[in-house]
Amino acid sequence: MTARRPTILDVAKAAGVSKSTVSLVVRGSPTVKAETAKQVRDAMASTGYVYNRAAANLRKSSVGLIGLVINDLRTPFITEFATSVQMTLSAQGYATVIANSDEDGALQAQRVSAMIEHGVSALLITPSYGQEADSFDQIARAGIPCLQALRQGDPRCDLFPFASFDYAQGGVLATQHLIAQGARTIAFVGGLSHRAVTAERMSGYLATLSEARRTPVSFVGGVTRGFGAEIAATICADHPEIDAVLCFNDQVAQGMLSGFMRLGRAVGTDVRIVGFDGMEDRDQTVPGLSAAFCDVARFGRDCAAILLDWLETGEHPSPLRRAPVSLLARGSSLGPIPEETSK
Amino acid sequence: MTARRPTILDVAKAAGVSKSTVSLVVRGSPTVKAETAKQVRDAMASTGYVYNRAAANLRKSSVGLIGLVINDLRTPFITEFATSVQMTLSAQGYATVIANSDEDGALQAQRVSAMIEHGVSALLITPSYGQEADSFDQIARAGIPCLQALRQGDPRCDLFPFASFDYAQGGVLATQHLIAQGARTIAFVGGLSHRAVTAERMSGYLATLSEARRTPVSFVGGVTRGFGAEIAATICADHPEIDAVLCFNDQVAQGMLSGFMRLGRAVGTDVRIVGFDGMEDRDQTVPGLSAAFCDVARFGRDCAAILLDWLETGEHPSPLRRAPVSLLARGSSLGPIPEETSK
DNA sequence: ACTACTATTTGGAACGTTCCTATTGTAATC
DNA sequence: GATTACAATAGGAACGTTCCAAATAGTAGT
Repeated sequence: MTARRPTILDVAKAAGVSKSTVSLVVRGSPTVKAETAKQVRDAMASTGYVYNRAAANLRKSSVGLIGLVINDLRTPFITEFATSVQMTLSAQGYATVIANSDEDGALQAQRVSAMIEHGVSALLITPSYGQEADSFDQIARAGIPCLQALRQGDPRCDLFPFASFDYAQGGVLATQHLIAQGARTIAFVGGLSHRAVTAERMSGYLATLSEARRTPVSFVGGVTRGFGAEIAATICADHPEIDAVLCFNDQVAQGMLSGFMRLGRAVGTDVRIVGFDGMEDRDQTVPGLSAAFCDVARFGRDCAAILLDWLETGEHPSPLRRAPVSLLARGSSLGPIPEETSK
Repeated sequence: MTARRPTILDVAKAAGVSKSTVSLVVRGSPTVKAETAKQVRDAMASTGYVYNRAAANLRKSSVGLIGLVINDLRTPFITEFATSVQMTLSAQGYATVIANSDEDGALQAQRVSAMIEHGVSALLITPSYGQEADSFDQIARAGIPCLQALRQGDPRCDLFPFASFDYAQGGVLATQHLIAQGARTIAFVGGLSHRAVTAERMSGYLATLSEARRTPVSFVGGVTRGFGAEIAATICADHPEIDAVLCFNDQVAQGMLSGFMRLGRAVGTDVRIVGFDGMEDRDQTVPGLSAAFCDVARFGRDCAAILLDWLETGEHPSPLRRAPVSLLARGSSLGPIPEETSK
């Protein structure tokens, strides 16, 4: 327990070579003779040697470690993104270290510090809301590449480029779709009023309605299934004229779907619903949930690629990137509930 | 870009003090005079100093860093667990670093290596299936505390204690509940046959049925909503006698709920469903989903506490811990569908 | 046998901290 | 005014690696 961990020197002594040779073996250098390498490896095994990366990092400049700081570990959208990023980086030989800021600006700053101090080569961050300036100042000071994804915590795009989805376009597509399906009064439900994501998703909706000379109705204030169910009840009670809803996300949409069904309104015929994100198992609700689809797995790969390119070429990427959003039309917005037997 | 990062020596020179003093300031020592400390801090700011933890770790033994290696970042159950662990550790002043093995034994070994080499003080791991022996040998070699959670990858409980839920008890509770609700033929649906978790969850079901002299029926082979929906169809077509199902997890249960509804069987009356985990928004399906409830947030806190205790006292924790599973009864298993006017 | 290579191995000198043991400055005590 | 005690600061030696220049061993050509 208290016994000092063996070092490269102990291994060298056991193998009867110099520390330099052991170091070369550790790093898999081709210059060391196969026979010698084997002896060294045996000595490592018998001494119980553990590589000390801290010591190595003291000399080496780069570590091949990339930090991923996410705002919430419980949102499927975010974890799907994180998984995609991590797997892409892993495939390119970079290790990913993930930290969760849990929507807390102070915690985020702390985790960013820790990562920088541990010597990450680059950062990918989905900023939390709050006093996140600290985090970015720190990153700027450290001078490492950092890409903001999905949310923009710091507007200095010359330092921290921003990648997200083209949510406004998604809003347009979804609203156009609902209009094409014959909807007359279309509401926007969900989101939090002070957040950029909400504004973006809603803007496409507003623009499209305005163009079609329709009056918008919105119910903002929540992002959960519960909120969706609640607003479904409100709509049934007070706004019977609403015959279509574009939801802020899939959760709200599913809540509305359940809520409408509970209250006896037929989703797909009486009222049409389109969600946002397209993360949920769409086919497993009755009816299937339509959505403005954000291909987050692909987005994750793209973000990882942008960061790696930046890291390897040293060239600053373009300050803004918007991934396209497409429309997935399912039963919840397509006339009568389709019989699933057709496919 | 190429400019060398400033070190404490640069700061010391700028502040007109010695490196030792700067080091003390960095670590917040109370022995240094307030005035001096301020000068040093100013110097740090003006030089753009970044603390080099790798260098510090070379001297210090402990780092206050705890590694969390999880098998899947996309399972809500796991991410909820990770969040809980992380927040508990954070509250105790430990930083958590998370890595995703994505159910890949080799990747897990790699991430475990990386964490050990980075000097984590302890590890908490939800092992992936596959050749995970490497990982544990490595941990044993490093001689750091390691707790296995939710899954047991290595049976050496004298080295790696194991904490999980009492799934068998959950199976018993759920099955007893279904019997008490008047179910006659109860099926078990979901899970993968070669996994311990499936066996455990099913064992409580089997034992209870055996005691009640009923014949078990099980449909194993999947853990998703899709699988649940599929089996719901199978049951409607070929096993009309089945009037209750205990599902491997909530996803399967929700799939079955949708599936049964789609096929016109009234969930809660014609057929009763109980899920497992209790993670989903239970009240937001119609009807609400009953479940054998695993309080994963609490479990995460407990795991973190076990690990911290081990770390701080040096005393090996008990090799096995099973957290209790309780029953949450909702509409899906409770007679007529509540909140719905019987028509 | 000697030279000119090449392949392999080697011993210091970093790297940026922390720890330990001085050293200095200041105030209190004799 | 000298001594003591204490607070504050300073300087050198680690820590375990990598990097570099240099040494050695081995091989082929003359």
